[in-house]
Amino acid sequence: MHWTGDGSRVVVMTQQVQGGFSGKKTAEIVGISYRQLDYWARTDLVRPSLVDAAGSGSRRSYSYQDLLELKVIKTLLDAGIRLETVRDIFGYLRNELDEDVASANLVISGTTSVLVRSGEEIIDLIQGGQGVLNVLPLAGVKQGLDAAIVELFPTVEPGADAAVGG
Amino acid sequence: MHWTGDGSRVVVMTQQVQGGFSGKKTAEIVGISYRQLDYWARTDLVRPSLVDAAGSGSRRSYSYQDLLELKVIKTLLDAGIRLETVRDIFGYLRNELDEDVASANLVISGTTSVLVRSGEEIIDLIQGGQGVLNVLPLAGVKQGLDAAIVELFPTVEPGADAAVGG
DNA sequence: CGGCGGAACTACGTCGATGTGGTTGCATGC
DNA sequence: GCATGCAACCACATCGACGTAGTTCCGCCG
Repeated sequence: MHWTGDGSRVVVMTQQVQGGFSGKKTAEIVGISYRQLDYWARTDLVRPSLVDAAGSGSRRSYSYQDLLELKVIKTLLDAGIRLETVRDIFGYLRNELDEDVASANLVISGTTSVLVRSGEEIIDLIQGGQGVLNVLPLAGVKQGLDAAIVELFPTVEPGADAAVGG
Repeated sequence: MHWTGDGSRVVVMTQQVQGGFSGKKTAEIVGISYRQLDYWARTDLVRPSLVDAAGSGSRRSYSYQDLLELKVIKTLLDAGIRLETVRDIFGYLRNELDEDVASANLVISGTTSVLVRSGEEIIDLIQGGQGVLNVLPLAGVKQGLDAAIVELFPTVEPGADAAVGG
């Protein structure tokens, strides 16, 4: 737990090292407005998986996985994809995002999405599908996220292994 | 030109064979609402290249190229891409769409877009770019468009060579 | 030449995705 | 334990992309 010995320093650490990012920091790191983050939480797109809001005055707490998901969403929005489509995609995808996302590509065709590794698979999909394929290399997303974390809040390690036992 | 001998039949042909599609038919073929077509014309996304509107009561006339462009746009919208992004893309792309579009892929990265043929080129783009790539095989778009034309209005040949001399 | 049909035009409403501004309410500093 | 700050909450306002309804006008037909 947290000892009362050190006081303030310990509190700061427990907030960040636990993997908990406040709403404001989350928005800052991901590169979206707080209003967007708030709206997305209320409309069930991305809820903070550590601590959800419980009325006025409470504080949301986002995990590193949440940040990754949010950054993917922001990247899709920057690519000009509608939020409604993003909602459909993540409804289907949320389960599989926990995997080792390091070197996979997120491929979206219409409302269905897949995780693909080899480039040749992607070519097959392009030949076969008659709609639009959206391809997003997740490695770049993770890199950008980690870079933003260490730049804005150097005190917290970006990886999931930052959750440390005392 | 058109002989008065046959009457109504001839008039119908002169409207369609010239390559001119009315607003209503265009919307029907492309699969969008007339209101969308109208809105897009007013806001300068796709204007009818044969005859533009000239006040109330006039008639727009769209070319086959226009239909192709509209169908590409509709496909992008169906893929969940925002109209604003489509606007940016076509601002840059309009010149190059006249080419033989049969077996090319439209690749969009952010706000810039390219026409690509080989699949390997696409893989290179995926490896290099750190954003989202939107890939659209134009052959399928043209196929779907032609199919819709012959299904809805069998009297007119879909290709650009349908413009026939007497 | 006067009615008629269809398509362009206009006005207004709507809906999603926020921005702005103000209010409430924990949680801590003092 | 009270003031204070920050963050969640709420009530609007906005803006793009249309939908709906009604009006205007051109072209044809009798």
